[in-house]
Amino acid sequence: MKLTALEKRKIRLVEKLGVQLEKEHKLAPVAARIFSTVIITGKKGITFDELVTGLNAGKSTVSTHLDHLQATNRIEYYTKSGDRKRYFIVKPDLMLNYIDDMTAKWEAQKCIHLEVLEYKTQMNDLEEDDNFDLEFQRSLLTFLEEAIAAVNKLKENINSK
Amino acid sequence: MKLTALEKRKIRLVEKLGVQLEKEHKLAPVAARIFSTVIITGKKGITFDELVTGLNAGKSTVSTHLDHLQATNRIEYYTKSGDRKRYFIVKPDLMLNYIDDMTAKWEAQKCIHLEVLEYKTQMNDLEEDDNFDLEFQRSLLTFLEEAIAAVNKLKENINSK
DNA sequence: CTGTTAGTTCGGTTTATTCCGAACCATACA
DNA sequence: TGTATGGTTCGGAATAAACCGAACTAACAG
Repeated sequence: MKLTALEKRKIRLVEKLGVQLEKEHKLAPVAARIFSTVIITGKKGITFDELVTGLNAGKSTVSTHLDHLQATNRIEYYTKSGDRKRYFIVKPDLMLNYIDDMTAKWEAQKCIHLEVLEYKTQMNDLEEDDNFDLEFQRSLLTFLEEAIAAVNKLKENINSK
Repeated sequence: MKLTALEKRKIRLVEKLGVQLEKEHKLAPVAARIFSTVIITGKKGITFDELVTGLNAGKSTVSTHLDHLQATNRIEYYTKSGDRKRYFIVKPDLMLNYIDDMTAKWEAQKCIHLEVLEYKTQMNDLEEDDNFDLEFQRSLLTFLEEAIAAVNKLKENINSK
């Protein structure tokens, strides 16, 4: 079975992915390591206790972060009958949620920069020469629109599989 | 000229965009308000002093954040001869930098999830049944690849304008 | 009803972030 | 040489984030 080499590799991977998730999803260090471990552990799931001992973290810390990761639709758990432990796994629709969050952010950005564009055009109308450059807002808006469209198309592809 | 109504509107817009930037770019509150003000003020630029008084912030705070915003390629300044003030404006290539940062992040994600995929396949090879689900990594990887391609295409469009 | 397992809640410590004012520096110009 | 302008640097205060242990609860087992 010799697992030690592979286990070391898992630990390194958890750490590497953890750092990534910490920045990407703005998670606390331990929260990111938990999420990372859940992702890498896969469908068999990982228990509360394994996380506490595996990450050298306090039970309260793990408990809080597990709550948060569930509340934010990133992980869930299943149970085995006759076993009180919870086995944490990634949410099956994590990918889709991720994409939706991304496009939602972009939509919000679109909304605000539309307002900025409107403000700037009104300011230009009030004065003699065009003090405001509209190019930045305009190109940002077209970029956002097209990016949303492109990503939604990709989402369809994943969905249909 | 009656500017008061429009100025109030500007303040509201700065605040709204500021909140957005604070979350999106992970900036400190005042840093986000500065960036927001620079964006909304446009090509005529805004000075150190106008930022200090306009945002009711300390000089040191504004100084530090301006440094950071310049170091991270978000803003720059120009000067007028016979005027020692610096006029801060958004970097002309802000949009492109933004897109590049996005794709760089995606590339990094790709890289790590490739490793995870490799780890999982090796683990599956070692054991009798497939304990690891490869679907998540696989669909994430194809999504990332296509997203990078799609966004780079959009970038070309902006570039050629 | 006693012990064990599987967690949760609460209070507090440590650490990091954010911001500020006071003192400082550098340039221009009178 | 002094004084105004346009900032920068530094030390510290206020606040927020991250984590922990100890005490607790809930469910079940014997």
